[in-house]
This record gives sequence, C-alpha cells and structure tokens, in this order.
Amino acid sequence: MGRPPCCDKSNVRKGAWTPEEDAKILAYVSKHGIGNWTLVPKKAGLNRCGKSCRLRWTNYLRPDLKHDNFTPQEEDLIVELHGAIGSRLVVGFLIHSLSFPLSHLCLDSRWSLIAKQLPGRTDNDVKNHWNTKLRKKLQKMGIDPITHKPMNQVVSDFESISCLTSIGNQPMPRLNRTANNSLLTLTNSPPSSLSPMESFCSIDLVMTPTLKQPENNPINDNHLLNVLAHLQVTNYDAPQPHYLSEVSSTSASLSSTSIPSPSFSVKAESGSQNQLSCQPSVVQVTPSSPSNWSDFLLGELSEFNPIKQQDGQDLRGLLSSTSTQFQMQNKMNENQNNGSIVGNHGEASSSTNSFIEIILDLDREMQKAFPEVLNGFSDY
DNA sequence: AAAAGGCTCAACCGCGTACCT
DNA sequence: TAGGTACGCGGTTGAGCCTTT
Repeated sequence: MGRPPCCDKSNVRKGAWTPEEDAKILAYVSKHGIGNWTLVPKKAGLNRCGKSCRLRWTNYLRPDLKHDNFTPQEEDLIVELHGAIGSRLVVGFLIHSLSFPLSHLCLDSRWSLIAKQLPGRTDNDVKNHWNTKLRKKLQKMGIDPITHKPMNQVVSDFESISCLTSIGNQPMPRLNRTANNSLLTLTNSPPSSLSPMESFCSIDLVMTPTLKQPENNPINDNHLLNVLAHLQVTNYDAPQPHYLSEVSSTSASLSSTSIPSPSFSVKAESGSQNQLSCQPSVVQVTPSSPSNWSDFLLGELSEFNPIKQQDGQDLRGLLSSTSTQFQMQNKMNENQNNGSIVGNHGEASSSTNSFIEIILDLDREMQKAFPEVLNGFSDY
C-alpha cells in the first residue's frame, strides 16, 4: 500500500554538489522543466535523493536567483517584514479564531513569506542572512530581534507581565538567559540572583502546555476564549518538566529536539477558504505589557491580510491604517477611559474580559456592516 | 607561519500537511 | 479508509573560509 519509495535512501550521495551534478540538473530541467522531483535523479542520471535535487535547484541553481550580497534596501525590508511577521502570529491567530472578520488569516511561513517580497532570494537565503547578520546587527543597536523593540522596553514589559501573571503562590515561569547569552532556560521561579536584564530572554514566549488545540477538531470559540483567558492571566499551569530544557539562543525559539514546537500555525486550506487547519502544539505568546495590547493588536490587524498575501502583493502596504484599526483603537481607548484595560498590575481579569469583549463587539459590528462578505468566515 | 576561534551558507533533518495508491 | 510517500517549511549542522592572536 502507498507509493513506492522515491530512492534508496541508504545508497544516495549526500553532501556538497559537484559542478557535474549541477550540470546534470540544469540540463534536465532546461529540457523537461520541473515536475516530479522523485523522477529527476533517475532521469538526470544522478545518485541523489529527489528531495536533495529539489533543494539544490530551488536554493542554488534556479536561474532567477541572485548570488550577490544583500543590498541595504533588501536588509531593511527583511527587518521590516520580520518585525511585522516574525513573532506575532499567535495573537493574530487568536483574533482570527474568535471570528474576527478582518483577520481570517493565511499565515504563510515566515521566511518564505519574506523571501517572496525579495525577488531572486530564497527563504534559505533570507533565513541565513537574518541569523548570521541582521539579528546581530539589531542586537548591537540595542533592539530585541524578536520583538523589534528596544531592549529596555522589552525588559520593562516582561517585568510588568511577570507581576500580572503570578497566580497565588504559582509564579509565572521565567525565561532566562545565561550570563554569556548562550542558552535560554525556562524556570518556574523567579531567579532572584539575576537582574532584569540578565533574566529576560527574548520574552516572546510564554509556554503554556495546557493550551493545546484538541487534535483534529475545528477551532472552537470556547476553546479560544479559554486560551485567551489563560494568556491573559488566569489558570496558568506550571510547565511540565520537559519545558525546563536548554534551548538554542540562535533563534530564540525553543529547540524542536527536546520540546514541542512553540509555534502555532494557522493556515486557510487551499480549496476551502472557511476551513482552518491547526497544528496542535504549544501556544506562542508575545507578552507585551497588557497596557500595550492595543498597540500590539493594532499591528496585527494591519499586518495580516491573507487575501493580499496570497496575491503576493507588497506586505508593507498592509502596515497602513485601516478603518477597523481605528475602531479597535477607539474601543481600546473607551475601555481604557473606563479603566477596564489593564494599566496597572493586578487588574488582569477585567482586562481579559475587555479584550475578548472588544474583539467580539467588533466582530459583531463588522458582521452587521458586511454580512455578505463575512458570513463565509463565521463557521469555524 | 600556524593554531585557534569565529563566521558563512549550502545542505541536511525532522515535522506537518497534502496527496497518492 | 488506511497506510504510505512527496512536498515545503523552519531549525540545525558542519565544511570551508576568514580573522585574530
């Protein structure tokens, strides 16, 4: 049953490609075009896995690729898009999952999305350039490469949310950076010996092992309300032991070898725009201080527009204001004036409710305003 | 001059989803 | 429908090159 294997994995060549092998692929592709990569090694006379051939072609041999250095303009764009896309997928997901109409997201993967905006560059190029150059450049400038905020603001944000998220005697786990910044750890008790600067890491993640989407179930509003409630403060469960793992700091994300992926990706499935596929895994949170939720959210609204992204249009255009953004701002302001948005530590519960209510209110308003457009997105 | 350490980037690995038999 | 691979992705690795001591 099933397909036959594409190649004898134990008997294929690995490692660097020779010019002769490159020439074979180029000759094959120029003659037959790209199609089924599993056939390419046999037909091109290569002792390689089809997957390896595909990678060589897409990352190196494609004639439209640039092989020169990244220009300052390209670097600026990568930083800009990384800031817009990079680490804020989850809140977009939450908004989306609460049926917020403008955010029926199609969250393409980060590097490929950025690479699409840079003609002649691959996702691998962009990823490598980010990891080796741009991330360090930002760090030298005192900017956190994950949140794209000044380091001191990230620290104060984290201090704020740390205060908020202690429940009874159960402190929020803390992400720590070792003295040489080489490792990140997640601990369940405040490391009193560390200064704020030492103890924060990329602050971007709060691991919440209880917040898994039920497998194979469509996203469900009740579940997501629970998620939001968890995120905002209540019922924070202690992390499981395996979360107390060392992780690489190179990407500030948790190592996939020892810990479940922290990403929570959401995609509109091709061919059925109303269906979401959800990879159940640990939720990734960007804990700006609660008082910054509105800023944070407004960013999300302008940044994630799946229709434009699918059309491959310039993502930077998405950063402009929208009427909904103003509505959100107004709603936030109203609630702030009413004292219901958390500005002070310890008002988390009302903040949670307000946050959810704001989203649902806006959702209802948008549904009223554009029923014919939005009805299709209310099913999940 | 050469040893050590750092850096770069092509290639690989593992995962989730799509698709095929 | 089940069981398998293909595909596409992000994360990681390691050989080769470069810089520093």
